[in-house]
Amino acid sequence: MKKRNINLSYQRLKVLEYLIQDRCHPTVDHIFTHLHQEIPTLSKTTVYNTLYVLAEAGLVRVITIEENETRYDINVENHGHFKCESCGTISDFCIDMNMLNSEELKKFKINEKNVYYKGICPNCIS
Amino acid sequence: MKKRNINLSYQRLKVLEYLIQDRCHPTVDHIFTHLHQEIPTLSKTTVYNTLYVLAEAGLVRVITIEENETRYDINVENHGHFKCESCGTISDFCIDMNMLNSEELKKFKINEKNVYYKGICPNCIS
DNA sequence: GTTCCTGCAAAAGCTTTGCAGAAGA
DNA sequence: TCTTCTGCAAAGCTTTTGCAGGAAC
Repeated sequence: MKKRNINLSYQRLKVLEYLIQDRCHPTVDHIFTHLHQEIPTLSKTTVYNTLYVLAEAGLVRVITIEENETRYDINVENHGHFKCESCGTISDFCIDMNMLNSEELKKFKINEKNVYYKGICPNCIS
Repeated sequence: MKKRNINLSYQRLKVLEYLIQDRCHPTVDHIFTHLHQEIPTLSKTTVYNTLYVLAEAGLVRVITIEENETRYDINVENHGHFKCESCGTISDFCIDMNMLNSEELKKFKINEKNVYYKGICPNCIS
């Protein structure tokens, strides 16, 4: 599959599968809790390790919106994140990152752009 | 001074002063380490408490760029942050947040917009 | 046989909580 | 006096590290 540069163990495959299926921007704990049902021997260490390897390889993106709540996203395309302050759900939205260029940053080398909003999602408003 | 809705103790005043003087987006540890020299009895708990109160009152903004590294900013105007991956410095830059409106978010209530870039700053390039 | 991966346990680091004493009104 | 703030100690969480056993090639 995506054996571009990393070995694909059973555990790593399962983590990848979970990220692809449930595009819910899960935390380490989400992933662990879910996969632990299928793989009772799975340890959190392995989940951390896998996510680290995947992030290094550029296959997942690390999202830091709230402190103590690192999340992971299989979608590495440029897009924004909206976090509902009521239900905690994180949704994606398209955004043109190219518009976000500031004169002040001419001399800066930009490697990564992140945009996130907070507020209330339609489900929680109604 | 800014006694709009919170009591202003000596410790709280000092924290505010530090935030205003050194616009360096400090962490709790930065603030504590610096103020501890002047106020040897100061505890981190008080710094946490103060920052919580100030954030609640809207006087400071919480910046979460890296996990395990919450920073605080006295500038609550809309602006972006650039973090240098080499030296760790965080600098501000102006950005027009109004341009950042997506059709998809019509039904969302947006309370807060955050933009941060990562890369290398001019000092570290040269 | 060598290398890499897994998973348990322990450690580390930041933040929160509980509570008694101090400060302020 | 009553309320609020401070600061020490302990607890809570997430993440990292060390290390022995296991899997894969």
